[in-house]
Amino acid sequence: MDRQQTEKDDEASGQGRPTLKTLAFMTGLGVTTVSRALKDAPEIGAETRRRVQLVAKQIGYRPNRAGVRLRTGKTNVISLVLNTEREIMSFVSDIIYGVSEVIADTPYHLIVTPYSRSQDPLDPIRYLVETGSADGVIISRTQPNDPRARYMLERGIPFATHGRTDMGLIHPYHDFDNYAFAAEAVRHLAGIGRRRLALLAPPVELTYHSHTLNGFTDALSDVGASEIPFNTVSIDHSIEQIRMRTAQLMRREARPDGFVSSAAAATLAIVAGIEDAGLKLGRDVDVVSKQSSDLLHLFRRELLVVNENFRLAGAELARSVLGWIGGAAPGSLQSLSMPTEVLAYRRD
Amino acid sequence: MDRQQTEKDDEASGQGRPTLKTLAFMTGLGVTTVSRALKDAPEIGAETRRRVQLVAKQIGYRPNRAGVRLRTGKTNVISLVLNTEREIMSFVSDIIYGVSEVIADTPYHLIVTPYSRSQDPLDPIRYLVETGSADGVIISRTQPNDPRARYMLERGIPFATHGRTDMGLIHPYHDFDNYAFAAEAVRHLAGIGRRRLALLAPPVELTYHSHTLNGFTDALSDVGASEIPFNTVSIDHSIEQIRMRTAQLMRREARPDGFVSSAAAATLAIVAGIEDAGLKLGRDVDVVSKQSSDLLHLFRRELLVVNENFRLAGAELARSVLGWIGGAAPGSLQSLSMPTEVLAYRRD
DNA sequence: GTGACAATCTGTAACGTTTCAGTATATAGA
DNA sequence: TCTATATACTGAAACGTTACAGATTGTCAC
Repeated sequence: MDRQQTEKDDEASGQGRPTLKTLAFMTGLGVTTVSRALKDAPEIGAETRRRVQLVAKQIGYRPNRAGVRLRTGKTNVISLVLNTEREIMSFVSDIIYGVSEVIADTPYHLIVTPYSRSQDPLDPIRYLVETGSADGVIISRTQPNDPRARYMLERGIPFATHGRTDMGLIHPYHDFDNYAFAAEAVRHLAGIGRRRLALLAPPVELTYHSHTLNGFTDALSDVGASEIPFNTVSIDHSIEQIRMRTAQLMRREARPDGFVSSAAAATLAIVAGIEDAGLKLGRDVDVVSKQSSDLLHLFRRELLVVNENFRLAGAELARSVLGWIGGAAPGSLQSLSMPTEVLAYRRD
Repeated sequence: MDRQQTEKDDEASGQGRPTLKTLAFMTGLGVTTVSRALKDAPEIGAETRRRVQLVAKQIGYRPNRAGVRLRTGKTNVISLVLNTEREIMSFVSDIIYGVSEVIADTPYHLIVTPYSRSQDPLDPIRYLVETGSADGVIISRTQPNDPRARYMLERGIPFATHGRTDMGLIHPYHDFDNYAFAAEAVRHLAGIGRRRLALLAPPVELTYHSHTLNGFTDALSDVGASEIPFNTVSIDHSIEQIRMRTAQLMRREARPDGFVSSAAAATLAIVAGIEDAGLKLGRDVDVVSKQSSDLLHLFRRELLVVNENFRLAGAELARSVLGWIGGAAPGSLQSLSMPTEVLAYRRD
């Protein structure tokens, strides 16, 4: 091309980040054609398509996110909404990695949207929806009647919940089968002769509280064991509180000889409380606990554990949201993860 | 206004998200004026400015991020770059919350950019810089000669490192004083009569390896204690490896009577290894460990701990990056956090 | 040779914002 | 009265992308 370059061409060949204009200039095509060629539109010639895609790869073209977002409204963002105070620590890192793993070879970015104790949990969701900051949202600490899920369902924004709701509304979720966990835990404790069991449950407002509780009580009556009430604390309480309440409980006549604990950190507190009361784990009392990283058996080898894989949860949740964004039916994007067997690390 | 509305006015008063056009229509001003009024530009009348800002607040106007980003290149995004395999678990959640806390009342969003073992750590940085995906970056696992810091310094993109570099280049950082930690740990162990000390250090490639090691050896010669080499493992190794190596070490003649451990999870493994060898914590050997959440004393009450606050680190790092973006001198955005005293939970 | 049609490509406008280069109006200086 | 200057405002253009509505070919039937 020996014609004189216009200003526009000049700009297009400049050394900034390549844009569609750059590609159009290089291939001698129009911007529109280039745009369509890159997304395999049908009305572009096979030869042209290949040429454009080749050049694009060569010069490392990457669509400008702001351009796409402004024009189409598509943000290519997934938001993970987290409670800054109450979220389980290993949950945060594992779920992030799980999500990351899945969105790694997609154009999606992961943004973390935190909210604190003081705030209405709906606040961050409202913010996201009102500002159109994400194509999809992942929430945790799901409640049976969850205003956040309802809100997003009403506005038609794709989301997935970690944990189920119970509102008669259909949406993607991933959940761990806490009913099965609690039931299995009770059965295991009964199997080693424990008869008076206490449950350290999730906080009442979360859906998996009742799942856990139901699994616990159903299995209790199955095996003919009895419950020692322990509902002055939940896994949301501080380590100190749980420890104190456990010690209190263990000093009573009718103390439990078995615990089921829904969280690893809480289990540390339970054990401390047990020992505060002068009792011994594995002899006076056994504890079955969920854990998400394989550390509890180092703590006390007598501990009985069930593993919950948060990384898997993150991956599943991400898949669900992406699926919904991609047009799949929300009802087809629900998954439940089964607990492992109760693992004993005791070596006698 | 009883004149017939034009199409544009119609659109502007529509119920979509309010834009500058909406505000312009409502106030009867031009878009430009509205834009300037909102950012307190000098050539706007005081009365007009107030009126515009009032209306903006009333209807909940929020600037469209894509619009701003496309026009100005400003992303209003901070990226936290994390290694999906090697990052300390509590670090991830705490640092995220620390960062969140600081950017909460700014327009910034936090995106998490992960990379895995297999990748060059420079990959995610290159991606961010090439695609202009963030205004600022936070990296961890900092090395003395860190290619990522060098790369970003060359391109002039604001960042902060968790940990220092040693390249003679100036950039914002936040670091925990690991020299002081290790020295203090050694002194404490010496104070309770321990003489043969082993160090479980961070991986050699990270800057704080040598900080820790120097603090350790300097204090050793101060107090006249000796080092039992324990450098076949680092805190990056698996729990099993550390446990095995510790047990091995403790079965030797010249075994240590004191440990300094740079990470809480690793400490669990050390203790397990000690007990595997049939020895008792607090009697045969003492262990000083860093921890970021207050759980180690529940694990074994004999453990000696020093707390490292990752949430604070996250907040400091965020402040640093924002400061740099805001034009502050990089050299003025460096901070070092002092270790607490060694805390003993033992109650005899 | 004409019309119809498919195949392939293209220019323009728009998304919401900021910047540039103005345009009006009022005030003051001569 | 005229010009200069400051004050307060405005339209047009641009960032990079996609959607819409053409435009230009070539092929084929008749």
